Amino acid sequence: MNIGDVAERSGLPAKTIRYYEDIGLVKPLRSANGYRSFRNGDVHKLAFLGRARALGFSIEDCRNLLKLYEDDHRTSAEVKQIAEEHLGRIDRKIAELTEMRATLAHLVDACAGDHRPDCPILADLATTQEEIARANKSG
Amino acid sequence: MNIGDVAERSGLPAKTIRYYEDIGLVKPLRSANGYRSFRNGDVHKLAFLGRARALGFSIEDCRNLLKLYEDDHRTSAEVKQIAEEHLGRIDRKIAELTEMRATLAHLVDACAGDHRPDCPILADLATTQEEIARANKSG
DNA sequence: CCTTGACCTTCCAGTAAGTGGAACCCCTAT
DNA sequence: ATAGGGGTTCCACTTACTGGAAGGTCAAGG
Repeated sequence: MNIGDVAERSGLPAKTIRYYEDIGLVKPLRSANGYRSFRNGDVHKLAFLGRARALGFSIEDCRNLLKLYEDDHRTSAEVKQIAEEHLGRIDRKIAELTEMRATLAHLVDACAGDHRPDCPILADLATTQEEIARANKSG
Repeated sequence: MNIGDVAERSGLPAKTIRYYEDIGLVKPLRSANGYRSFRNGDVHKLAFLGRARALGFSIEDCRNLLKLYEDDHRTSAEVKQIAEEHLGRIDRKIAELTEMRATLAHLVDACAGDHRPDCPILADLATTQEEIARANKSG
């Protein structure tokens, strides 16, 4: 199968598939004319990668997951560990974003958004840590 | 003031400060010996940048916010628009991560995490869109 | 006077995961 | 013969830094 068909079936852009070959995630054969020739197993692998990437796994995680997937002697504990670590990273990221969101929403709420220059958003950004520390100490 | 002091006061690594000069966010003077010489205004600007970055604003957003900050004829509407767009991006990112998290948590939960090879996580990743479509059609 | 150590300088390379584009080859249909 | 729609390689660019090498500057101590 040529790369265009594989792209359609796997849902990945042809560019991405070439990139995945570059970094050794898939190893398609080559036809006489130099075109990549993908077997069903390659397409399956690429779909696997697409799904793992959609769940936010890093390429390195994907590489390891793929290795486990193809290893009959794997243990589910190994897979679960990768997934749990990733879950932890997601949770930390969500927490970080949620905190940003809260601060930002508060500031946006306080901003009139009119023609005047006064702006609590800029006022907050201009507040240095020193000033915050001073305010905390005195308040 | 030398870069080390500025780094300490602004909370930004010296490397980052040099990078910010590189991309034109700050323009410190130079001493006779070639060292960067920061004025109070530069330190203030860097603290502003650090705070904006901590809220997740992109460098380009920071550039624009800084411009508005220094523009007496700004309107708070301009600032608010940047902040609202950023808030939207944060919300979309949180939604994306939350969805990933739900799927992943479900899979992790279903995985025994023992010595056996059977693993619902891998099974899910190996599920192609075709198979999902087929399952949806038949189910 | 020399050295040591903590500063500072520039420049180059690498990170994650692709994406865009140029220049060029291949195959089929008209 | 040529037009189109594939495919190929290679290089550059993206974000926001970070690490490291090679070397200049300065104050203190022996």
